[in-house]
Amino acid sequence: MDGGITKKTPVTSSQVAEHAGVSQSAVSRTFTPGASISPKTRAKVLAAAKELGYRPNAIARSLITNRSRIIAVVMAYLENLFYPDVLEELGRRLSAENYHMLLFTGFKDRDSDPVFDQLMQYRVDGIILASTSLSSELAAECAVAGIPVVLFNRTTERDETSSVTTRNREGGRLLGEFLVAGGHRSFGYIAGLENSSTNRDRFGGFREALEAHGITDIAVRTGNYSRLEAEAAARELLALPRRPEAIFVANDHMAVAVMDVARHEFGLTIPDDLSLVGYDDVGPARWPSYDITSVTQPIGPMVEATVDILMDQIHSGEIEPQHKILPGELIVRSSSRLPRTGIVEIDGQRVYRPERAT
Amino acid sequence: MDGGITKKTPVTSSQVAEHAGVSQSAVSRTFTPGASISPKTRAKVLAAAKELGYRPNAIARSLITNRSRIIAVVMAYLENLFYPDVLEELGRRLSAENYHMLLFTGFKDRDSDPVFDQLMQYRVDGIILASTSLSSELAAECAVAGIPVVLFNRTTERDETSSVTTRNREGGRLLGEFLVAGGHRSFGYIAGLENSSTNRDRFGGFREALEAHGITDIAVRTGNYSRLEAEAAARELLALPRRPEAIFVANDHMAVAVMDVARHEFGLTIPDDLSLVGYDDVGPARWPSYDITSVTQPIGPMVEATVDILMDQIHSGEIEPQHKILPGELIVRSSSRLPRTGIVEIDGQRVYRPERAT
DNA sequence: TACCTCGTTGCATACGTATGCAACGTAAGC
DNA sequence: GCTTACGTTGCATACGTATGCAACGAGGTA
Repeated sequence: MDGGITKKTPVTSSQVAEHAGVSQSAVSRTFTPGASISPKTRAKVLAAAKELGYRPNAIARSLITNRSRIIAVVMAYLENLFYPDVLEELGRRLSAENYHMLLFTGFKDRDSDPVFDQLMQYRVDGIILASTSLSSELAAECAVAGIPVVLFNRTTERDETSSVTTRNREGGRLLGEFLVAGGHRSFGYIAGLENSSTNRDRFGGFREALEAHGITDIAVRTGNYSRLEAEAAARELLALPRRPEAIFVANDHMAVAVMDVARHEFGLTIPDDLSLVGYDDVGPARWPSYDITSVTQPIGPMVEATVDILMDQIHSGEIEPQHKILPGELIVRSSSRLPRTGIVEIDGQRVYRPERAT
Repeated sequence: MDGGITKKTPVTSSQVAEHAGVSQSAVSRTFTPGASISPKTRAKVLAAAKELGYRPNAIARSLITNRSRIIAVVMAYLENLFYPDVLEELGRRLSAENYHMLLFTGFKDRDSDPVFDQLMQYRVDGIILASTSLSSELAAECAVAGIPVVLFNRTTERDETSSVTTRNREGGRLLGEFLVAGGHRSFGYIAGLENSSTNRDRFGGFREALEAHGITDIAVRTGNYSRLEAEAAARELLALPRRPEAIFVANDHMAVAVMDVARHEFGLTIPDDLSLVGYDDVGPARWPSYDITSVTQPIGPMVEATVDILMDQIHSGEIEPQHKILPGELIVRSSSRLPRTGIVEIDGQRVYRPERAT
């Protein structure tokens, strides 16, 4: 019995070298792909390494190579299932490239400055900003420091930072057309974070589509992408003297909450009394209890594009901003009255694709 | 225009030292709390650091201090909202202690060995294993290496690794008593991962409680904590010739799926045709569409205990296994027929607390 | 045999920071 | 004024790895 309180210092490359009867360089070369090393010594080193339980020290390696193989992922909140899904996919894709995630979450959105400070201290090779914004000073600082930054599912005013998004404006427009074609005549919108690009674009497209049909009156409340605030917004909207026939909720996470309020607090039947449409096509929207018509944001391709941009910029050293915009699809479900035309079935899902060319 | 392709090398402590007219040591001491440094030089250094945009290099610091201030968090999947919630709370608690999370997710549970290899290379100061298991060899290896490991929401056969759990057996027992007291006479159970301690304990307690009332016949199917598999399990259970009056689903994540299947595929009314109870008290269980009776797992206290154990072991160097077991509470909702006694209201929630002393 | 080539190896150094040690200056005590 | 004590400071070194450079040896050619 050793009491279990022992604390062994890790094996170093020098110890392996001595044990194998070679130089420390040889050990280093053994674990550096592409380095000049003969199969014979390589085998000796590997044997010694295995015997001693040696693992290269990634920290020490980073110090000399200036590459930490760490990507900072910043997600202020994970309440919306969309983001955990993204996180999981990021885990897969980044580990395939032999990169790792330093995750920053659980802070208030405005407190991103200390987070940024921490993240810079670890000399991360790249930064993914998912559910938070970044002041333009900080973005500039990253650019100067040569650290690639990708905004995930958001953009900045000027296009100075790389981003991956979907066609939010088009998605909003499509939802507008869909609801108009479905025969609705009064409309509501429950907004996400006021200053977020997704909210701005989705609403912009939605409003454009309605205006094209002469509709300019939209009852708007704000849910800030939070369940609780969306509930409050729904209560206000549904209590209006002239209740909207259709409501576009800026994302599914809030749409689920809105549907709960409509049904259980106002006793409404969906879609007879009220049509609801959302955005993201996230888990709960697909559950039969909700079954919400929604525009997809394809997580797989979005994450792939994000990682591609990062890898490209890391390897090339060029940090010219790149912008990837992926298409979305309007998935038709039972939460809204349906148009008579334009709905096609693809892969067992009903999709809205109106005829017109635009 | 500089073309935006510049790649500046970060400022070092030596550069700050030169700029401030002091030694590199002085700079280091300025950024090391508790080091011997006069207010005057400290001010000089801080001014120079600010001017140059200096940030201490955490990598280099780790190399010499043997402390990375990084905690590895291993969560194979995030599908169950319980885990994102945990992650967010971990973010808060760890950053308060000035630690950071290296997150490993998105891999198959059995592929944990390469994950472990990666994580060891970064010389993390601690490991939190949340939604994955760890082979006992690996646990032993950590113990030898002196790295604190805490199992979150799971335990191992022998108690050789620290853990934080809730009273799962008691929770299962309570749910059993609750359903029996509610007048149900036939029972089903939809299991989680077969080899997980939570599944074993919850079911063990449940069976004990039923046996105490002479009930030994429980229809069991396995959902492996996955929504899809839970749906399949529900279909089997609900299609039985003698359908159970009450089903205990091993966690809420699956219980939601089961309820969807019961209502939308079998046309059952909850709780008239079927009573459902779950575990975790996770988000969707609280939504009015589901409103599932469930036993809480208090995320805040659980995460707090986890971080406490880690900090204790990191600072003391002792890695004697510690086990923290927190209480849960049975929250009564509308997904099940209710017992006539034992339900009390606390903080606006209905809680089941039967009279008997045990 | 002499020369060149090329793959392999070790030596020495560098990465950016923390820290033991000795030297220094200042203030307190007599 | 001298001694002692103590708070500051800089020097030098160490952490574990990667890599340029020179040296070495084997194999091929003339």
